[in-house]
Amino acid sequence: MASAISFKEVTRLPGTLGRAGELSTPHGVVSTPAFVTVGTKATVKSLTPDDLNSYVGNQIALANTYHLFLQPGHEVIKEAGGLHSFMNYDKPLMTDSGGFQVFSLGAAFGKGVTKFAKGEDGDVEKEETIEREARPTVYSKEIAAAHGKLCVVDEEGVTFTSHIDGSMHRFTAERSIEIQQALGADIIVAFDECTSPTADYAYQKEALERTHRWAKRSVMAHRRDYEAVKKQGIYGVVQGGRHLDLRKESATEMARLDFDGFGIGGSFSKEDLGESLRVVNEVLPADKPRHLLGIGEPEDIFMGVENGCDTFDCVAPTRIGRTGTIYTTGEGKLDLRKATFTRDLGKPDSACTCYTCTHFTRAYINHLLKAGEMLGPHLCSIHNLHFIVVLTDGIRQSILDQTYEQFKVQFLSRYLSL
RNA sequence: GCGACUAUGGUGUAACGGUUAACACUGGGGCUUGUGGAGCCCUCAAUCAGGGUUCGAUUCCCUGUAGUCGCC
Repeated sequence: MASAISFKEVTRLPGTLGRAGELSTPHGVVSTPAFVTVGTKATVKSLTPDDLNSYVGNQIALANTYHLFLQPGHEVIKEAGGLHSFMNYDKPLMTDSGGFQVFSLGAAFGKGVTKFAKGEDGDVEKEETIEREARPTVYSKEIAAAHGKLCVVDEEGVTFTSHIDGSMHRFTAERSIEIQQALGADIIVAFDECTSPTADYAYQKEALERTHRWAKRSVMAHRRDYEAVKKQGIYGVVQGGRHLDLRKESATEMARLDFDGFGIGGSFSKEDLGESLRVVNEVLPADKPRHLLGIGEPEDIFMGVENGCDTFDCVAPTRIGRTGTIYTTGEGKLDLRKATFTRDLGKPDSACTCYTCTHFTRAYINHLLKAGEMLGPHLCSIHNLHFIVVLTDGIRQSILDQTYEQFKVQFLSRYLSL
């Protein structure tokens, strides 16, 4: 049966796993490498679809199953004609499975645990505490009640409480797929468990094998619905934490299943991100797309591309933008709230051609941010998304032009002010 | 003009006559990677002025100054 999506490698980055390609979806072709703008709740925060088209230029966006299931509910969106119609966006969309939120909004919520492990061993005692509490399977309902939240993983799925109103819900692989079919994105994602970077090897392995069983059930659940299969492709998610053997095992298993593409999820350390991705992408088939889940600082994108990743999503551009920090070409990340910009009449990023940078000064944005005006976060989000999308487009072009190395050196030396 | 009350960081408030004058906001610095218009960490910053009582005064007394309220 013809799949709803397909991928074609166009040009290989010599001597690496990197490539420029074309990802075909029912709502159009995505030229890769590409940055997927994050629109968790069926909106890229503060931007209209017209803003995205006019000011950002992204080719594809990502929404979230967990959030939309809780609010407004996938039935509402289905009745509205699906996500594209509901949010009036006609470009390719993907939905994340909700597996990550089990980790980020469940066990780890409010504990300051992120998917990125710190490079060095920090506060060991603290980490052990977090690990114990962040291991969903040891979470009893009593403990959960004491913490005011619930997140219990079992073989079939996850029982959790809403971070919005505390109501109890249950996700299984089949349920996640059912919800994602109702949402109707071009690309949906198999239900997975994202483990804490502080979890021990035994737990990571146990969770990984469970995720593999969920992956198989996810793809089977999706393939059963012929109508959905015509409209939606499905990605399997490689996990395995920071363990290369688990990563390789996971990639091998995912490659074996009938997926249209792959997500690479879970925790990494900044130091060995590249190696982890290489190990995974050496195993994943070259004729299918690979999406690096949740990672997308400028320097990370280079690392991901060189090691075979095609698409990236990351909340950073909008999250840091919302609180006033922008990417700049020559000064790295800049917090425009700082007093030093109060009278700075220069462009936010001197080298940028985005709407924000061609219309407003640092002083004005500094004022908006400090005054709590919503235009501030809006303008910074426009710039950051434009910045990262243009960067990714540039990476693609440099692969096509065989000038990747020069492009990378030039960009990073300016961005990191080396 | 008279009387009462008040006077503590930039702002608003704490502190039986007894360690280093506390808290919130603001200001400054930092963190943020399948979302978090949030949150957390660090930090600058004050006893209106001048006398007096006391071992010791933000605290009690006097004068001045300023403000608020009330009264001819």
